[in-house]
Amino acid sequence: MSGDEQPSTTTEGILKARLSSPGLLLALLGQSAMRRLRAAHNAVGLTPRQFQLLALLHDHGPMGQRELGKRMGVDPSILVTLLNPLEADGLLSRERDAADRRRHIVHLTDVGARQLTRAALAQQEAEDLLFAALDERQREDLRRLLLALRASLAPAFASAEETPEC
Amino acid sequence: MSGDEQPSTTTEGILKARLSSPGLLLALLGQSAMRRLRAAHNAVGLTPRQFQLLALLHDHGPMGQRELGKRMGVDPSILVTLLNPLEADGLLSRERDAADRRRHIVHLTDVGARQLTRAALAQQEAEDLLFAALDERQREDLRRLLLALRASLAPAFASAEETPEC
DNA sequence: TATTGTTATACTCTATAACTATA
DNA sequence: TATAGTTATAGAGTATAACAATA
Repeated sequence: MSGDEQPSTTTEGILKARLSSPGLLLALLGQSAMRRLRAAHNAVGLTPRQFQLLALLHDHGPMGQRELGKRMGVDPSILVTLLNPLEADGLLSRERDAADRRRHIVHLTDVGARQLTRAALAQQEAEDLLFAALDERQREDLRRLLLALRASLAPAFASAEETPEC
Repeated sequence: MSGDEQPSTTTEGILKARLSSPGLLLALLGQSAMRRLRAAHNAVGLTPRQFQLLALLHDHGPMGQRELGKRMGVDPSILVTLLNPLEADGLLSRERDAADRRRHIVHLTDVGARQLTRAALAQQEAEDLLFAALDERQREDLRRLLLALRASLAPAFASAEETPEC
């Protein structure tokens, strides 16, 4: 309440929380996690985004690129750069929608499904190392909190009936 | 234990957890968080990494670039690209160590401290929006879990007595 | 005119290796 | 020879805008 060496409690509180605020921790540790997952996915010829893409196709079935982009929260232009090599490798196929010839319906192939399983196993190993210091209870708590966060952020990506997975 | 439509429980468990595993959630939501924090920091002329850098100097006092890089978990070569514009803007100063003329000791200036406070406020606003759906208890739980994770990952960056902040 | 998908360009962040100056 | 810092180059990921084909 006085003195020139005594900052206000409010400002000091913010200053003290800078490096350990949940937002900055999430951003920086997320970067670290992404690096590890990328190494795991790269080992089987995928990127994390391509893994997410294949997993969405597996969980929700074939869909158009617009919907795929919305569920992933990425621009359609980025989607193309993810899809092209996957199609070239036969992990998925793009087929014109007979009802609306503008649309390309993306299908997961059997080869793609098998590759997805390999990548999932590699990812699991990477996560076990990443979260080695956290017990099962802590991992589940973290998962639940992040799921709640994702659900709350989803509307920003989706327009209406879509349900983005991130 | 039978049938061609019945995958093993283990594989199926991994497959089901793909898109909602704590690791992928952390990686993808971290990317989202980084985007928002970057917008906040950019508004006051900084990047998230530069914010982290200034905050470290504020919390731990002047230090050499090697130590700074270790605490941030980045290569010294990246550090230079972060430091140069900050020094040009007068937010910090590099001074040769008289005892070891190879070392450059980095000091936070008063201007830098004030800019750090502005950035911290902008970051706080961004985080309030980002975590709007989480109550105080959930934010604190998340913060604690991420702090535990950071502490466990620290040894990967530091060599010995260093204590990286991320 | 609006929508689906594509292409082209640029920007941010990071990793790696080669370089200098000091020790 | 080893270390502190610097520079140069390349790569991954993403955002933006302009474009072609179809509705």
